[in-house]
This record gives sequence, C-alpha cells and structure tokens, in this order.
Amino acid sequence: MVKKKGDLDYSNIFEAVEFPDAYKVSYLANAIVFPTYEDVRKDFGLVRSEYHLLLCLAHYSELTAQDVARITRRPRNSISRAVHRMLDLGFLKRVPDPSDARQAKLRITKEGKIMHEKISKYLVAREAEIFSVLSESERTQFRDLIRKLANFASTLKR
Amino acid sequence: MVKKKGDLDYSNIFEAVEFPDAYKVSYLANAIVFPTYEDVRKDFGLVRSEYHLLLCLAHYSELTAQDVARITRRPRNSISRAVHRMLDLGFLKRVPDPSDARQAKLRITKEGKIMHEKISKYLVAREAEIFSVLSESERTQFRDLIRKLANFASTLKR
DNA sequence: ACAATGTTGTTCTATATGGAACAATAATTA
DNA sequence: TAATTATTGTTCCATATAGAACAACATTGT
Repeated sequence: MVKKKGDLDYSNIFEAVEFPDAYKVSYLANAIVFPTYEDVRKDFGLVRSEYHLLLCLAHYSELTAQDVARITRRPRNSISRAVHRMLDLGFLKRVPDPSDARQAKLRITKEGKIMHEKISKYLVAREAEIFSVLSESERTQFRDLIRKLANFASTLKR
Repeated sequence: MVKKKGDLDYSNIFEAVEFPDAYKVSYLANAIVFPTYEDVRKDFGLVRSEYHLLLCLAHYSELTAQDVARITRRPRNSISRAVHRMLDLGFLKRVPDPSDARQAKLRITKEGKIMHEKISKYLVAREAEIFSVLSESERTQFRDLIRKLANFASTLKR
C-alpha cells in the first residue's frame, strides 16, 4: 500500500505546537477571518479597513476616524485612506467638529447602510456555517469565553 | 461633568454586531495575532510566512513547500518566497525529491531550530499572558472548543 | 501511447499595509 | 502668557501580500 499525498495529517501541529491555543486562534484567522475579508473585497469591493469603517458607523451614529482606529485596532493611516474612499463612494459623510478643528465627525449614509446590510447578511451566514460544528451549549460556552478574551484584549496597550 | 475622550466604550460593538462570535475572533486576530507576527518580524527578523515555515519544519521532519502552504493555509507563492529567504539565512535546507522532480523536500537546520526555540519561547509567554484572563477550567473549555473549530476549519475547501 | 488534466514551485504584477514624519490644532505645564 | 507636549488626520514610503500566469513534471483516462 502506497502512501498517498492526502495521507499526511496536517492537523497534528494543532496539538504539537508549543502554544496550541494561540496557534489555533491564529489558524482560524488565516483559515477563516482573512479569507472572509477577501470575499468581502471581491464580492462587495471594500477592503478590510473600509468595511470596518462601515461596520463601526452602522453601530455608533457618529465617530471620528481615530475612534474607528481604536475600536477596530487598525492603524490610523489605514482608516484615513478608507475614509476618503468611502466618502467618494457615498457611503459616508463627514462634518468638521466645531469644538475641535483637528477632527471631523463621520456618519454613515443611506447608501452606506444598505451596503452594510448586504455585507452583514453574508457574514451572518458565514458565522452560522463556521459555528455549526458546535452544539448550542458549546456555542454558549464559546461565546462567554471569547467575550472574556476580547474584552481583555481591548485593554491591552497598543 | 464633561465627557472625556476615554469615556466612549469601544467594546459595545462586541455585542451589537450582527455576528458577535466571528467578530470577536476577528478582533482577537487584529488585536493579538497580527501584532504578534509584527513583534516576531521586529525582534527576530522573520515575516509571517517565514516563521510559519520554521514552525512547521520544527514539528514535521520533512515537508514540501506545498505541504507548508496547506498546513498553514497560506498561499503557495508566499511560502515559495519564504523558502528562498530561509535557505539564504541558513535556517532550512532543501533536497530535490528523486521520486517527483517537481518538488523538493525541506528540512530545518540546527540554526533554524535554535531560532525556532527563541521565537517559541516568546510566543509561549505571550500565550500565557493572553489566556491569563481565563481560569483553569475555562481554559480547558476554551481549548476543547477552539480545537473543534480549528479542526472544522481545516476541512473547509480553500 | 497519447492527450488531457492536475500538481509543484516560481516570477510578475498590482494592491494592501503599516511605520514614520508632518502640519494643524488642542491641552498641559511653567 | 509662553513653552512644551499630545492628538488628529494626512502623505510618503518601503514592504508584505496574494492573484494570475507560467514551465516543468506527474497522473489519469482513453
């Protein structure tokens, strides 16, 4: 019996690696999160920062670019670039802040909301697919744990 | 009492978003995984694909570039580039496969192992820091759940 | 045996990315 | 008030990234 290519068990490394939990989070990022951003880019024409901007402004009525950078933990310049593109696309509007001339308040437009809903629908379906492997109670457990981790991560210095 | 900048609760979005679990996985990737790759680049001089290569070959004695791409879910060309740089750096050696002239078997060198151990040590400490927010039993729970998700993700078509 | 199809590793190219430096403005401190 | 320090948003730049096409070779099917 000849050893075929597919016989190599690629998932051994999940347990062998010295930091197995962090590795699997990283693996999920590579296997799911980033391909998903790529899908959004291909299907909806928005890159990661642009979508993040839309997402934030769909949930907070008014934010500065800096706020978005903090919320999403992305670099300011990426968000800055994204703001310009989203303004051009008509998904955002921007008004200077009279009380602080350095910054400008961003709001989502009607068109932006529509785009956000389309993308959300896709991402909700994708989430359902990924988490279908967990039972209801497992999913509840996971939700609690990932919440703790995310909340903790949000307190780390940048 | 004036509302200060820091008062905005940036983590509201964790619960408000339409796909809260997937969002938090993505957030962890942005907040932790990718900054960690960045640290590795700055402190050890290896980019993501290069480190992945080292990691895989520290755990599997012999792999092709394609194997590494599959294991890590990264594009082949990224791995290809990484292979050349790692050969130059003396962290890898490569021997053509006599039974298949298309491919070559990769192995880690002594120097590569030393580098891998240094990086691992850093990553183990980082993992400990991140997961310190969970109790022992929570961590066990999380390990089981993330294992299921990662194993499932590894079955998804690329 | 031969054609069609698939696989491996590579180069080329276009784009996304984030650090660094910057100007404008605001906040803090002497 | 004046000087220093911090913040915002921006541009510039160097690099990481992944798709696409490719040549070489292997496999499959007829």
